[in-house]
Amino acid sequence: MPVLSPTWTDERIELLKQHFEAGLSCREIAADIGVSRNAVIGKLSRLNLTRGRTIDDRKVQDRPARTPRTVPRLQYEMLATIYGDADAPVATGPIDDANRCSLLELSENRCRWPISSPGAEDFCFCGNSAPDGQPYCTGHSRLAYRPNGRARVMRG
DNA sequence: CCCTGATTCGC
DNA sequence: GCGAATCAGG
Repeated sequence: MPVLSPTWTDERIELLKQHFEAGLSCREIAADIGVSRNAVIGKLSRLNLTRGRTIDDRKVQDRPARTPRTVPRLQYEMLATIYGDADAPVATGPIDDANRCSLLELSENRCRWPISSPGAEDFCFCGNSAPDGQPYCTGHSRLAYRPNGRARVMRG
C-alpha cells in the first residue's frame, strides 16, 4: 500500500476496461472503483474507448455563445409512468396525513395522493397543499417521480 | 425532473 | 494526465 495517491494505475485501468466491456454503466464502474463518474468517462475518452458517440463530426459546439435554438419542448415520461403504473401506493411516509380528505373534498390545489387501498371504506387522499399544475404535494410528488432512493454521494 | 454519456477546459 | 464543469441526448 503506497502512501501516494494511486490515481490511475494498471489495475484500475484494467478493472475499468473490464467493467466497460462487461456492459456496466459508467456510474457503476465509478462506484466500484471508487472514483467519480466523470473520472471514469474522462479516462475512457482519453484511452479512446468511448462507446458509440465519437468526436468525428460533432455539430456546433459553442460554449460562450451556446446554442441559440431554444426549443420549448417538455418531457413528462415519468408522469406517464406513474399514471400508468399507479397500482396501490399506500405509502403515507413522513408526509402529514392529518389534512386528508375524501374525493368529494378534493380541490385543484389539493394533493391527490391516495391513502389506503382503493375501495376501502376509509379511502381518502392526502389533501395537503399542492403546487399549481401538480396533482401531488411536494413530498408525494417526490415519491411519485422518484420512488427509487438513490444515494447521492458523488461529487459529479 | 432525473440520469447517462461525451467533450471541453482548468489545474 | 486527471477530474470537475459543461453540454447533449434520452
